[in-house]
Amino acid sequence: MRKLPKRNFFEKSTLIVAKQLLGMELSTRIRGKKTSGIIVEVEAYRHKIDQASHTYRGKTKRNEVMFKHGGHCYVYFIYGKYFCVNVVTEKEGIGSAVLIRAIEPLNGIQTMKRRRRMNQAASKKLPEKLTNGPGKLCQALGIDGRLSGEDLLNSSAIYLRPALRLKSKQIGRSTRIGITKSTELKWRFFIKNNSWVSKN
DNA sequence: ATCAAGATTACCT
DNA sequence: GGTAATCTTGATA
Repeated sequence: MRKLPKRNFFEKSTLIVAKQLLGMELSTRIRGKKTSGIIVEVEAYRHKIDQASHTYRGKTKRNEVMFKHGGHCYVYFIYGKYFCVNVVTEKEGIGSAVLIRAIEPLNGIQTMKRRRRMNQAASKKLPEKLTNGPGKLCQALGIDGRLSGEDLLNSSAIYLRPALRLKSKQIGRSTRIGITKSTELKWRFFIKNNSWVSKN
């Protein structure tokens, strides 16, 4: 049973979508292996005023997926080693997205551990290391550049469904992590007191 | 053509 | 808490 959100869920304001993605289950099915987790930390990246957004200087070959309409999946490669996954927001042509920064593992945990090359000892000592960062969760879920451009509303490889119902009191807000421009914008949202969040 | 920076992570002290 | 690793991209010439 999958009850996917509708297109209009993603075509709303990016900050609204960012908050509403918290508590949803993100799933992948890669080479027959199903894995999933609850989204516990996100960041919004928006067109025009946001100098940290990949779309700040307009459309390029790399960021063209961010200009599709809301609900698409934008995956990029960073620091020569890692992938990061985003959910595109707003109407077609706008160029905004929400970065998924951390998930709490739900299904396919053994598969995730294998992909992350975590042994039993490591996963017992620090289980959060499995998915408490944008590059880590992509590795655990088997996400790479081939998934960029997928439509989350119509893909058998990557999709979302509502899972947790959160109250606004449970949501924390801060500046974004790892950027050097537009650092004053408080566009990072996370579930308070959740140990899988990358950083407090 | 060249080059610096990057929405990160793992490993070290 | 500091930093090397690693390579693609986009800006500039």
